[in-house]
Amino acid sequence: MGFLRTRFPLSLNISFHARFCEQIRRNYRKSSRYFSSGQTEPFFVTTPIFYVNAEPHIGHMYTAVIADSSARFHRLIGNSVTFSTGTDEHGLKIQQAALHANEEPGRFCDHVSGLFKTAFKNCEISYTDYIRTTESRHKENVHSFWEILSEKGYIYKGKYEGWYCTADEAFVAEDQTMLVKLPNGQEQRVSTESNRPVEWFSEENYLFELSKLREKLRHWLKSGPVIRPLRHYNLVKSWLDQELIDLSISRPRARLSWGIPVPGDSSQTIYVWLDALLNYMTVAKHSQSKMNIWPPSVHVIGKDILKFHSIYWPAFLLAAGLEPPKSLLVHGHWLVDDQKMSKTTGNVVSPQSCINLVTATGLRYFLMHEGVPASDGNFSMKRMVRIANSDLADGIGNLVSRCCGKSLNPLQTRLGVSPSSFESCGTPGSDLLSLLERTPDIVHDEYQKWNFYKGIDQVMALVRGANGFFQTMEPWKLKKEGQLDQLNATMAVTLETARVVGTLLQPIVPSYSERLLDKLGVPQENRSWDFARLRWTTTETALGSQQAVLFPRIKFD
RNA sequence: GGCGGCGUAGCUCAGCUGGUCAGAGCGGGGAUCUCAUAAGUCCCAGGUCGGAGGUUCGAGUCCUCCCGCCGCCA
Repeated sequence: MGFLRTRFPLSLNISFHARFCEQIRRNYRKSSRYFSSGQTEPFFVTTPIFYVNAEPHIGHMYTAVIADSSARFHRLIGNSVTFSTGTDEHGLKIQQAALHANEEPGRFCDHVSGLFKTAFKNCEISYTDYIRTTESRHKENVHSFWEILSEKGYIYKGKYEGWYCTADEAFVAEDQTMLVKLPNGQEQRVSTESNRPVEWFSEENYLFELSKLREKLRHWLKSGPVIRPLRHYNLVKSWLDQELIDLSISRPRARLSWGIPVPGDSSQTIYVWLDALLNYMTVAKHSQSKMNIWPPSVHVIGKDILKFHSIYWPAFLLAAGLEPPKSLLVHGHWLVDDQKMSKTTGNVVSPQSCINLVTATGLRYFLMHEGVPASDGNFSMKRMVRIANSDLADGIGNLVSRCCGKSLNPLQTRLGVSPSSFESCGTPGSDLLSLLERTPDIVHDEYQKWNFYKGIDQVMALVRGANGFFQTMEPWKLKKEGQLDQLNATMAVTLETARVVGTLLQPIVPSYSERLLDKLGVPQENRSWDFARLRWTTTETALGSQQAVLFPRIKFD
């Protein structure tokens, strides 16, 4: 039976395709730390879309918080941000999970996708586009893209034989399988990688000529720091040292009906990873932004899906004549009390259980404080509480409380600062000034390099400096002794430091920073990165009337 | 088996482009203060920088071998 090529009418997407082919110069180095020139750039950051076969866990949230912190940071520096996340809703496992729940797949997906949305909301994830692969805009895009690949000759029909893992939804090379003995003495062949059973399959599929794209992929890899951290770059580089095997990109509908049909051949369903990866393009096509946001600036992904994002996805795009993503940020996984998180072990951490204990603020802070992109993290409820208490309640919260209490600040105002404010405080003042002047640039650079944990370290060093300064100046004594000029200078300097701290921490802990800046009476228009540094002013600002406790200490045993 | 990454104080990390043979935070111990979210501040203890060689005036930092952990390929 031959492969019947069915021509579809020209799509409205053709004109979009033409725009896509426009080259955009790559710029991996920002020309300026501060966008005083007013130049706005598009910044398109994505998470992967999450499979709805299970509820969200801490790992999903980590990805989302990294992307969110990055998106917020880029908004603060004046960029036009597109931030997409969402859910991947096609595939055999979804089909099976829905059946098991005695639900129609669509309803099942509505439910679980809703759980993800709620989790993102509760964790203050400020995406601009939430996409679901069951949406018609996405299906249309997938159809359109298939047509492009087909027209360019990258798709052919062939017989695919090999070991297939239903659980992983993937074909597995024989040498990547092994025979294991079951408890009942029978032998079972399983995937070496996932230890899940494989079966021999022989069926007709559509195949994608991945083998033709190795050189183009290598070129993309060399074009810049497209994969961070470096160890993952090296891994992909080694993958591209070998021949690439053509990729099966469809499944017979007889066994996979929950998905997007192949255009012109309803007996086949499009392979879920082609479907899923195109979500990024669907978002771009339907972007409200007035700028051309393609290609994506960065895909934030977990290391487990590196191959899909570093080989298949760019290959699809290159085959279609489109530009691949500018970069991938690959982060590690979270262990839980030194053990791998898994349903089998029963130690899956739900974000909601964390939020219930430490709030979204505490959870985000912990993830960004402890998350080192190049390595796996180790989650512990105890440690999360400790860190949140130490920095958010004690370090910063208490500092603000010291300054905003009526005892030392009866008029409830924040005075302006000038060079003489620091000078009149002697060495402690000049030490703090030095730290205050250095910190914003360091934090900017670390945030830019995705080292949020280092940026946070620097902010906390500033906080400790401010507490030390306050302790040295002893304003409660200055008040008693009637040294009002020095008292006012001390309060103004400390409150200005707190203002800078609040501004710098917006990407990490947005609502906490908002409360802090509200308390300090900072107008909304004064919260961009331009204000994330010391500013001389004579303006006296009224403090907010809100309660001064920014983050109540959490009791935990 | 081959290749790559990692191993620094109890924990998390910085330093890693050779130059006070080592720092920070948390935790621990002690002191002090009471403006303050029982917070703050000061002091102290904790280190064979995985091990052994080598290069060098000098190595946590460079080279070799070995040990352990993780990953990829076979």
